[in-house]
Amino acid sequence: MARPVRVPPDHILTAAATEFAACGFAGARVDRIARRAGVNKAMLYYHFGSKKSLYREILRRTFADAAARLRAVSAAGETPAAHVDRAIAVLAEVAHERPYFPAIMLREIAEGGAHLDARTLAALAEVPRAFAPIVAHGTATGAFRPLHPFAAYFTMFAPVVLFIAAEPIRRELSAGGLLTLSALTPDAFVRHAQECVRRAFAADAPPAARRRAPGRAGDHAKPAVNGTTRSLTSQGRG
Amino acid sequence: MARPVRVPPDHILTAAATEFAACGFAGARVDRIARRAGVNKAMLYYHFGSKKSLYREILRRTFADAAARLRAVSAAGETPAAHVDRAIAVLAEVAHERPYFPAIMLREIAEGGAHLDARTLAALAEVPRAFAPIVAHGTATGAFRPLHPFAAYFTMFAPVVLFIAAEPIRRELSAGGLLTLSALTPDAFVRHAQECVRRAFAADAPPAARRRAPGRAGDHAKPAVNGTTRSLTSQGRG
DNA sequence: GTCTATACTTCGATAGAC
DNA sequence: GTCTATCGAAGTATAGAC
Repeated sequence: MARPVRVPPDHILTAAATEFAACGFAGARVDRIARRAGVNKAMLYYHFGSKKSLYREILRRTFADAAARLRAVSAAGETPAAHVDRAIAVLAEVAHERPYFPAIMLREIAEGGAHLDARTLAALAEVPRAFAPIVAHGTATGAFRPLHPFAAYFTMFAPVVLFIAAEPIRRELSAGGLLTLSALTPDAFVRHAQECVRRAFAADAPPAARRRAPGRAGDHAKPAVNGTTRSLTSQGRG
Repeated sequence: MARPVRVPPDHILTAAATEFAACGFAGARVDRIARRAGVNKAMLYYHFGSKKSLYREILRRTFADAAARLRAVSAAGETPAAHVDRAIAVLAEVAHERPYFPAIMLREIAEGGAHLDARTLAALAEVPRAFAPIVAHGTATGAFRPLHPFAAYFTMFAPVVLFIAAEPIRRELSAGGLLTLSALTPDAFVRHAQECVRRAFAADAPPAARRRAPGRAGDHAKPAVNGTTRSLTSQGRG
């Protein structure tokens, strides 16, 4: 616990994260980070050694935090659909608490992991891995249709993260009169995304149709009439 | 047509786009762009004036192309669901023909449009604007549930673009044994995304239930039994 | 541990010959 | 229009006093 090793001040990390998110790794300026954090530039090198290792430290912490929260979601023992709802909400929460998260994630994806070492890559991989159990549980119980876990991850992850990251440019666009976003708040979008993903993942037939299992506290009020089960989901195929 | 103004060689633009996509605006090196294009650095400044205006030129062309293709989709006169399918496919096509497109789009979103002038911002805005008619048509005819056009845009746009942009980092992750992507090709993902969005946008009740319109060549074989229409979509709301 | 001053490097941009 | 050579700015990193 009380390890005598120096603990680098967190406000340096958040200052750096903000700069990296706004400008990217190459565009970020060490001077600006130092000034934003209220410390001297030499201090920064004293603590972190280099711009690159500072960057990696931030990514590792950010990814680890997001993964931990997603793991907590899948351990909550609710319905798969509720887990997915929570997972989307959690990503939005993380983005709210750490506004640099979406931009950094997007940039690192675009970058192809160019600045990442093995440890940081491993931390990144934990995020989709944390989501996989939710999908596995959903398909195993028949609540979800068959889904590739990683494909499902991208489907729920991409819209929220991209939408939140796009807030600055949305502002710019509506300020210039180029786009009118009538009351589409981040919160409203999260609800939209949850609704979409819930519908996108839902199995064609209610679980009761797959096994003869008794209605285990699910909320499909009626034992679906045979022949109508595909009528909602198969439309528009042609 | 035959305007006497100099037409900058396209291969310079693609070389630059590749560099910008891989490294971002700040990370891109003019020397590398010149070498990749097989021209001299001074040539590059002769044609484009500065790194920044070269960048903007690329973005404008890329956005304009994507928007034009989306407009062509909505003009095709098929069902709204088919239009959405095509829109997703079109984004994947653009990404295939211009591999730099997804990364640049992501970066510019993360950047908040920092390097963009009014003209380039306008070109960017055309992309969601081109998608809006598809949604409007879908909700107007009752094929789609009520959707905010911009929210809908992000829902279909984000997964494909982000997935394709993430290909390099996926490679890195599976090479390091950190993630196993069993046969999830870009093509398979596009089909997954199409299926998801189709389900996500579909109206709760078939169009026939809203008006007493005759079954217009839709493929909902039976006139849904009352009381079961919401059983698939409302599950997991607790 | 903290700061100032500075060494070293890289890169965008241009001058000027052909 | 095209090239070589180079300038000057900006930025990462460090030396060394306190």
